[in-house]
Amino acid sequence: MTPAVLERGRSARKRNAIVDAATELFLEQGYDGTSMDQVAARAAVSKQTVYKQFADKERLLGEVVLGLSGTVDAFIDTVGRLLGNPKDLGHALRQLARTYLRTVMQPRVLQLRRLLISQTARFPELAATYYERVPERTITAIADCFRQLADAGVLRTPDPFLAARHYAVLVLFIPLDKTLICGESVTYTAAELDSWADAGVAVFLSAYGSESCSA
Amino acid sequence: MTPAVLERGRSARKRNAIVDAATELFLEQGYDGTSMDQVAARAAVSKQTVYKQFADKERLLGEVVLGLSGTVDAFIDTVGRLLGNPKDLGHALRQLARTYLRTVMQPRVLQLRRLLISQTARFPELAATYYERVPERTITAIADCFRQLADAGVLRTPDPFLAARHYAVLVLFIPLDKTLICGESVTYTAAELDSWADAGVAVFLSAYGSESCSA
Amino acid sequence: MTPAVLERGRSARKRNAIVDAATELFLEQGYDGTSMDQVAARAAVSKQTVYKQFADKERLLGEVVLGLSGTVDAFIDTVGRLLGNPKDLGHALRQLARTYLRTVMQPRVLQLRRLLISQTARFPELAATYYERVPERTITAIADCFRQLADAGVLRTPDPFLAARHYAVLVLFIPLDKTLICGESVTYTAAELDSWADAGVAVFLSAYGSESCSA
Amino acid sequence: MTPAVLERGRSARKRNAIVDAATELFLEQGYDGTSMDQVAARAAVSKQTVYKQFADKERLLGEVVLGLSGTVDAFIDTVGRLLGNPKDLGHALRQLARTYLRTVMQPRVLQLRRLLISQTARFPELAATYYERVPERTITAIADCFRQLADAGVLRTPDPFLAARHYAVLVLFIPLDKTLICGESVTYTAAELDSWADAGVAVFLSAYGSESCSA
DNA sequence: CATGAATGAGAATTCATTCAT
DNA sequence: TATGAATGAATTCTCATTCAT
Repeated sequence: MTPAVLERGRSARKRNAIVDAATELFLEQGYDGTSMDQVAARAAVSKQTVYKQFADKERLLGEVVLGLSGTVDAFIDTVGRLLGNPKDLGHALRQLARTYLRTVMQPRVLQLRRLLISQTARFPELAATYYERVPERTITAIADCFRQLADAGVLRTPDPFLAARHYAVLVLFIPLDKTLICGESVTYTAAELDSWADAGVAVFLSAYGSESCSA
Repeated sequence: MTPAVLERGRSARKRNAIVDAATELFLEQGYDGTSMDQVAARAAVSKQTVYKQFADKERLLGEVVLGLSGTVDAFIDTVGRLLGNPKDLGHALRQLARTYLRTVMQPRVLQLRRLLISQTARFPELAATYYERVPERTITAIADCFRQLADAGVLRTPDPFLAARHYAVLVLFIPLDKTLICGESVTYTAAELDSWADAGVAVFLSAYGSESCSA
Repeated sequence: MTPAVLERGRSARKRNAIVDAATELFLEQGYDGTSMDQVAARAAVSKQTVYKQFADKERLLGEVVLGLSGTVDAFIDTVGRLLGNPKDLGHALRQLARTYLRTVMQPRVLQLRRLLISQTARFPELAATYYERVPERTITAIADCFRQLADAGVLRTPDPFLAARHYAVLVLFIPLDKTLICGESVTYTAAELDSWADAGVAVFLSAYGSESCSA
Repeated sequence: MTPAVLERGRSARKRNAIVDAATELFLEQGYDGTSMDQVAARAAVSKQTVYKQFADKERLLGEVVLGLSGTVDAFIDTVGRLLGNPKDLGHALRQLARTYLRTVMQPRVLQLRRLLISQTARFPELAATYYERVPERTITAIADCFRQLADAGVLRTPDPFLAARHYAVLVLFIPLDKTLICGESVTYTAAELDSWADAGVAVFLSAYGSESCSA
């Protein structure tokens, strides 16, 4: 390997270390609560290195949010897997709902939402970008499946996108809103979360299910 | 009037001025983004006066949030008025939903949510207090009405509290979540908000309405 | 006296102390070479006090330059006194020239010129303001006198302003330019300066003097 | 060619690139306003290379000033050409004056003067060296010509050096001083500059011209 | 030898809080 | 009691210079 490649490898490794450190710190302490000194210390690099890689704190935040946005992909796969031609729609929707809710209730996801919401006034585009890349994209994936299910006659809806949105709010926001505000001290057992998810799906099916499966 | 009474009156007026100033500033600029100097300047009092009335910034925030929690009362009255023995339940629920959503989408309410969420990690009890006093109390008021409606047979639900929660998430969170994250740049017309509210109510009635009124 | 007045007095005194300290430091060490810490220390006030009086370093510089611009007045008086109806024009012009040159060669004046020139790129308006208030105003005062002298027939010039400029460059810039660049290590005795001044006046009179006095 | 020679060639090229880069940056942004990082980046070399060629920033400045001092030679040639045995002395002096003034009013020359003046306190010898090599040497060249012209009887002066200085200040400093302080925003047309130059020469000839050519 | 990283300090500016008048 | 000043530390960011690879 040439030195340049070695260098690039080292640079990239340091860059990753910085992003990782900043991710942890921003999520834990917030943007204002985290100093660049802390980031450098946690990443075990000099402050100079931080500033050489990221022109300022704002751009570091951008990178952190970008990095965290990548984790949706796994869940979107799950959406396709569960809702692609399901034998038992109710079962599939409950399965998805439980996974969806658990995903969203992960501490890191909650902290990320708080981080973004706390900086909405300052960096609106950043938050908007996240919104499109993560929640909106998820809804779109669900809506796509709903459209096919509607075409297949197992779901009744003229507007799959709206249906997907109703599905999401029913499944997620009862616990999500509370924990978002009150903090992780408000804990739910897995069973409780599942119960919220199932209850949401039940309502959803009352409105959008074809008669046979709403039971 | 004695000087002491005069003093008390003047003190109280200053105290109010401080809380008002802090309220505006915290909502607009956030907690970290607001300095005690700014608060004192906007309230047109000296910093010492601020510190005499509020031991520290944290307690000032507490007072601000407390003050803002008072505004629910008006809406809770509306809940009782609209859902107390309604002629047309669907109409009443839509009416309420529209008011509910408009209330929650007011800039000040959105900013307050952001303020609390941004400080959840630091002041969890404060946020929890707010959650109980405002959203939870609203849900409870709705649930109380739902219970009566269920007893009257116009609503089918074994768990009015759960029904109220479903009502709330269906009506509010599609636009609320987006604007919370993306900021006020994402604007909705009154008609759009009404449409979201009505659509949520439709889903709600599919699940919880007695057959006659679900049309 | 009311406390407010006392306060204003104290504030003003501190403000003056800050400007004085900044003046010395800026002149001695330059703008970039002087830190706000140094200013505060030399003025024996806290940094906060400095920043409460002057929003930033730039504005402090502005105040310093403004303050230093006030010293022209004395010299302009001298211009009027010496050139107003002089018995011996050559003598008066030499007298003025000597004073002019000595004034301009004062260390503080030289340092001020250096300070401004070093910041021309960053604060062009500041330098321009100084130029108008000090050198230009001086030339104008001289030109005014020259106009009267021309009217009286003791000076021959269709353009008193141009004559004043020629007078100034002839009298000042041979030593001024050198010392400006080379620094105060290049020192002139009073006699040397007088000699430069007189020589400049001689050239001036060759061009602008009426025959009788050019000797 | 041996590798060593190749190396030397490459080194010299890099050295030049560094000096060129530093020249541009120092002139545009000043000494304090330019970082070694910027120099290295603009020269497209590593910082280490810069430090291998120039022990520190100060010495780099020295090299830059030295390099810029070389440009006088062309003008000094012009002096000799125009003032060596001129048919029409007035014409020759005006010709020279116009070229002289234009040369001195070039942005780079102005910036160089500002650069030196801003660092006079820190590096007095550097500025002094420049002063000798450029303005003083120019004056000397003019004085040399003046001596011959005086010997030839076309110029009347017991002190050609003094005459040369008077010539220089008359021709240059009216616009030079203003632009030096106020910045390049103060612009003169070529015609204006010529007019200042001519006016200066006219005064000069009143004092130093033999009668025949002073018209 | 040349690249990126590190050092170690210092700049401007701001803040919450406390004295002193 | 209330005002401006002071405190003392922290924050973001930059710089000249030196190691290590």
